[in-house]
Amino acid sequence: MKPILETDKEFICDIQAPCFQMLSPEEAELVRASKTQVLFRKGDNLTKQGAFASYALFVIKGLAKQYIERDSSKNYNLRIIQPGEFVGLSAVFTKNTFNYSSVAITDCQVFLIEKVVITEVIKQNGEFGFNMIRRYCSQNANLFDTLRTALFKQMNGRMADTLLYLDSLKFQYPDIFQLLSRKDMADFAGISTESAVKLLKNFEKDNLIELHEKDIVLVNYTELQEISKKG
Amino acid sequence: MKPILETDKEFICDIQAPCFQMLSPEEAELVRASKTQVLFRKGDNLTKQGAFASYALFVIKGLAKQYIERDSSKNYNLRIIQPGEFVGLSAVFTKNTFNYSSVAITDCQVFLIEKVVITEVIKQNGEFGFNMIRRYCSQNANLFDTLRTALFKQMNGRMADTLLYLDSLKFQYPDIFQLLSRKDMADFAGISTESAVKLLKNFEKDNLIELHEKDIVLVNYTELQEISKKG
DNA sequence: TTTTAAATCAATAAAAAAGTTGTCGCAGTT
DNA sequence: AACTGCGACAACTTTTTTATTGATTTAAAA
Repeated sequence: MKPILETDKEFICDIQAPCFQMLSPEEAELVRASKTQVLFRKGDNLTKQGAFASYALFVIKGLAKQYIERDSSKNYNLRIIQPGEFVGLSAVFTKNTFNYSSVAITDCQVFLIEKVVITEVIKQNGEFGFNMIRRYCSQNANLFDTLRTALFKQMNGRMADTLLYLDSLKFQYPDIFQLLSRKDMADFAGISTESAVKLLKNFEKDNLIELHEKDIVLVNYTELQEISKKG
Repeated sequence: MKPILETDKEFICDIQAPCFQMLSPEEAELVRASKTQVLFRKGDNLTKQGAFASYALFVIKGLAKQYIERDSSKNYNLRIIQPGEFVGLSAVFTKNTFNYSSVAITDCQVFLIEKVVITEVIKQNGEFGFNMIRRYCSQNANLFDTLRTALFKQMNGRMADTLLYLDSLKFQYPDIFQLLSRKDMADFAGISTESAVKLLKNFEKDNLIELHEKDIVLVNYTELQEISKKG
């Protein structure tokens, strides 16, 4: 049986992403030799919270959402993972297991790179390492914002944050809202689905947003930012 | 934040499964120390075809289906994974990646055991190793049957095989059929969903089976076995 | 070539999941 | 004690997914 997933037309793809451009030919070869490509279908887990992690993932194409799992069926959505981003870096550098789950919200073309290889390349190439750390830090910075929201704000503020965050992706991914259910929105805001539904209706009533089927258009940014700030 | 998934009441569970009973206290400790428990929710992937595998999985509780992926949205179901079974052994012994996907069809309580640990224990404990190989072989033997079906039989025979296989699990897991969709059945038989639907109706008409909602009751085993043999 | 096996397509029906809304109750605040 | 914020539940509607059926096309086998 011939290898299957790797043979899709669009799938043959080298490591062209900007973050790999700074590698020397030998380093690039190291990565290329050890990497694996996987097509995650919409709904597939890229990472599973608690599972052993011997590799990091680099998303070539497609969108995923990253979340932490609580008791059964309760999640907290952290962020949308975009093409060009790494998933599971912390698993490479520190812990041996993924500390969050992530799931493809569209089909995703993904590289898997074993952590020994990443470690090797970082040690050889300081610039690449610096870049890696920068990425990791910026993910962390966002985590702090998320934490702040989760700890201190209440429904309106949380939902405003969620809307502003997702809207910031809309330029690049116009259908971002269509890809998310009300439960997803609720899980981003950390509130119940029902509350999310009601809040969105309220926001619409107050002319802060417009709801078009699943799509959401932000109308009054200033006010939403205000709500976000007030909490 | 405290560890979450690991704290469910039912989830605290030691390695009581028969296949670990033959380990010496030290060996058991080795496994216990390195293992991780993960709760896979219904629909989560336990393994993803093509992904790096640094561990094997041991299912404590719950059912999963194992399948190979073809082009997008076409799968071929191989088997139902039951509690007490290992998943991904071949990844441990030979390949560095999973050569099939698997997905939980009910919530699944699973151990992950790193392959270095399994290797270590096998080297120390011949009986355990023998048992492991036995399991691996029996999985393989089934694979040959599956292959034979896939290569040589046509619709009726394939569906008969599928029915006989699934029915053989029914004593232990009475709701096995309810857990599977017609597409799943089709993917087991390696035929289109529509063909599966029609075939099942035909079988019902011929008094080989009874369809009760999603449940299927085999009526005429002899004839089904005959159909399976004829192909 | 004719027959047969089975996938694909299209249309529809049925079932399941997602979304919506109102009501209630609880736990903190004021 | 009254108020606020928000989750939980129940009833209901809408949307999406799954199942079913017949007609058509393709491909292989006889």
